[in-house]
Amino acid sequence: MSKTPAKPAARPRRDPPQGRPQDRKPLGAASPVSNRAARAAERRTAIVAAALDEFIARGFAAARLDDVARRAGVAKGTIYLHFKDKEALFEELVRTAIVPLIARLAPPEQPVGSVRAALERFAFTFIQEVATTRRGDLVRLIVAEGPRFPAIADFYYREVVSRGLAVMRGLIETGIARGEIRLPALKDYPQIVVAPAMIAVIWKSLFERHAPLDAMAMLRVHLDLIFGERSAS
Amino acid sequence: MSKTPAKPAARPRRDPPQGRPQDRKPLGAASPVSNRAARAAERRTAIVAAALDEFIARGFAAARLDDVARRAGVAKGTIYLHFKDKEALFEELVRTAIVPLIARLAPPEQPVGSVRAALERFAFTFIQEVATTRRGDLVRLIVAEGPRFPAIADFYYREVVSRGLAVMRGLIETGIARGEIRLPALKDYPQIVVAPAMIAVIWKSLFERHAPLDAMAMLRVHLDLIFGERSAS
DNA sequence: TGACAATGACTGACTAGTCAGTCATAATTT
DNA sequence: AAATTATGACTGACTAGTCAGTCATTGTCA
Repeated sequence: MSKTPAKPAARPRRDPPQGRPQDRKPLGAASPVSNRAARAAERRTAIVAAALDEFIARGFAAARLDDVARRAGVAKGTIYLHFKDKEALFEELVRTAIVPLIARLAPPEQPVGSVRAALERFAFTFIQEVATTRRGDLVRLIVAEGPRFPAIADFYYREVVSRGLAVMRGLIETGIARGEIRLPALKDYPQIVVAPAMIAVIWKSLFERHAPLDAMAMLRVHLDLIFGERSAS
Repeated sequence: MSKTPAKPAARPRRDPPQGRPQDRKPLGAASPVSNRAARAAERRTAIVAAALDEFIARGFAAARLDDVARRAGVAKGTIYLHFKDKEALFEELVRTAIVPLIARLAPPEQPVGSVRAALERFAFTFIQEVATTRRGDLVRLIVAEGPRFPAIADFYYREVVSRGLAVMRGLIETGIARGEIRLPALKDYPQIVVAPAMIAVIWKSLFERHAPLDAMAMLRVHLDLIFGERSAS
């Protein structure tokens, strides 16, 4: 429709000419990386990163694999060397992106200082690493597409939600045992402790424009609610 | 692929034969309704209802207008007599579906009994009318598609979020003035009061299968948190 | 070490299918 | 009969997924 008839003739190779990845360089653009497997892994990573952006921006159905490929500086066919189909890419993507989230979400079960301090630290980390970043959009993406991808909802529940809530419940129990937390019933609904943090994530991506939200301040007030009036700054 | 070659020949008309609207009857299937405008309005309503189901089930991009038409017991062209395009249908749909939500969300600013009782009633209504119903899925749909449809996010913020939060803030202030609520800072973040209810909505549609949630019990514990230990049953 | 062969990662034009939106035709109402 | 409203076959734009072909890299042998 535009280029050569059907014969690729002399197709230029490697980075320099090529399709120019104007959107995102294929990661180790500078590193030489002679090893083949390493290059392949690099491309895979680039594809996943590009797909994350596209899926977040457009949602699963509307995301175009052509765009993912362009963004990753890769031909469309390459995507299919690494992933069975669009759906597999999506699921893998969520898995990949969530792993680092898990690490963040698992603070020491037995806090060093007060439980309140531990939760405050947790809240701070959460705001910094999730609510403010693209990871937050990922959470929204899961909420959005979850019902259509049970596998993803399952995975997310198993790996993030149930674990996170278990840790939270542990912290609450410690808080109750130490007399920091008044309401024993709270341990039955750790969701209550996490709820405002989730709201912050959603708020950021939907309403920040209309009414900016000081998430950390909100979470502090919420902690005041749980632990009683102010304690540390 | 199944019917007549390409010539409509003798195309049967009206309800009886037709595509049989097995999914959803066009509303007043029995009522005579001679008036034309009324019939049109009825169809419009049927289209909106069908579209709500489809958009909730598949999301905006993946929803097919053919399916919407079939579900509404209407030909595809008819949709275009009422809506400019798919997007207009979607936006109108959200508007239409949200109006009744607003009514629900506006309890008396000055509660008759205690503020706690008012909030408990509110929570109960919310669980009954939103978290448990398709309206809850609508909320999820808005969260999902909001970023791609600023007009919808705007509308939702204006009509539901800001109003709802204003009412909530009013209640909180009353609670503070009456000494029911200890923490004055709570009035700055009415989101905190609503957060668990939102979580309940999301939980229901994502994780109910894995771990059923007694939303009302959770909201009661949350109220205990706000008002201090138990008060009324 | 240098030449040559084998490999398989990568490419992108192409196919097959989908679906939003159109419009000539038909039904219904006035 | 004219005007209005509804229909659904059709079109054209678009995209997931394929595959024959290319060539940088790796392995092998003299």
